[in-house]
Amino acid sequence: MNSRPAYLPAEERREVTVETVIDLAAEQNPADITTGAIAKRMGVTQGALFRHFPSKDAILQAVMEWVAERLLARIDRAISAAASPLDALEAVFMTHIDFISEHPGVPRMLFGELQRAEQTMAKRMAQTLIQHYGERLGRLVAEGKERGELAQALDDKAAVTLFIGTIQGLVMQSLLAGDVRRIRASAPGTFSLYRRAIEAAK
Amino acid sequence: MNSRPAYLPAEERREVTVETVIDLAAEQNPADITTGAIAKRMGVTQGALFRHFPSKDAILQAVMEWVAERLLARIDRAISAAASPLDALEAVFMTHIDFISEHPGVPRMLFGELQRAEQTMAKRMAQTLIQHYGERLGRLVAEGKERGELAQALDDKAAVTLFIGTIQGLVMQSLLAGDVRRIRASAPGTFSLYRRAIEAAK
DNA sequence: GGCATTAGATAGTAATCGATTACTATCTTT
DNA sequence: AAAGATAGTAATCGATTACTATCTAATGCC
Repeated sequence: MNSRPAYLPAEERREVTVETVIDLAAEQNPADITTGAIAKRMGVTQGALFRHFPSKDAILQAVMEWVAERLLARIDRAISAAASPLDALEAVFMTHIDFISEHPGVPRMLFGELQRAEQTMAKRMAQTLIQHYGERLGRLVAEGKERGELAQALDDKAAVTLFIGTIQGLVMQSLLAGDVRRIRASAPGTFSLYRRAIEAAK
Repeated sequence: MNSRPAYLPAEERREVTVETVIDLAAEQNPADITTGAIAKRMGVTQGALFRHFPSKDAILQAVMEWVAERLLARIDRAISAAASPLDALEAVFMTHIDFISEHPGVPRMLFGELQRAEQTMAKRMAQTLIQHYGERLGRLVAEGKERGELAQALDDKAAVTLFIGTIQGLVMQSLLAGDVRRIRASAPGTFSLYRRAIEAAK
């Protein structure tokens, strides 16, 4: 009769914690995810979390690290598998949408961190992630113009901003509908609009 | 020698409260704007707020009402002054950007309310605002297609989603740069990209 | 099989939040 | 000028928060 959960090695417990936070962020406002709520979902007491993390911000920091690693890795894979810059942009777009579909809490946490007033470590990591993401997009746009795939007059920065905004729009739509899975269905149509905006005239 | 502020009539005090919240939202995370912070900025004690509002949510509700009234009114004015649907879309876009420039806290509060888990009145009003906004955009897109200004194959919903996303992208960019005023400068370039996406082939 | 290590439980703390209360200052009306 | 109505203060409440000190028991190692 032991209701206590089996012990987990520290590294594994950290991993589970991060995934739990991302799960919770899909259901409630990331801003008011408490350490108590995280622990409860894990079947563990609240104080136990502080055996593995020195502070709440350290948890959020680990979440951002988790997101940055996985998202950028998948995006880089998509880019290198693509035949052309424009093809790569579409692959990145769909990869990102897939990632959001699997982890609906991620964009909410990212935006939530960016909203913060104080310069926490987690916020800094969120900024860095988006910066790296933007750099990759910028390179693809530049290459696309060199190859004549994209319009020569295209404003690189505007193209990157619009790319991110296009995804943001889909996220907001899913936030309004309360249905996250559906963005996968509307993603291709939305991207083809974006493509039309940046493509070279035929 | 009276350091106490002069009394304000109730209606005026409510108005000042709303504007104070919007001001604060431009500087800090809307999620952790406390009633104490609002009162402090107003030069009034925290308890005084509850003479005019029954709860904190009632304050946020008043803020959403304020936003909805002003934003939609300005947008309707922009639409009726436009010569064509495509012209109207551009006018709405720039009007919205102007509004955000004047009140940088607004998009943050809107997104913050949408993030909420509970169905507060303030959240419901935010949803209604965006819904009405989307309907106006949808009508413009439909008219634009009828008049041959926009591409016939255009997906109406995708066009609306991309419109909102385009603005969201600019907002996120300003959130990263920490410079809200600059979005006014980059707005025209970004909109011309959007226009390229929806315009009929020439 | 005994023992050090450590994950987790238990039971707190101090700070902060929204909200309420009793009281007071100001304004308005007649 | 008195009196009622309204606006605001100051203090405080209960709830919740992140975080911590101390105790218990499971785990791995020899």
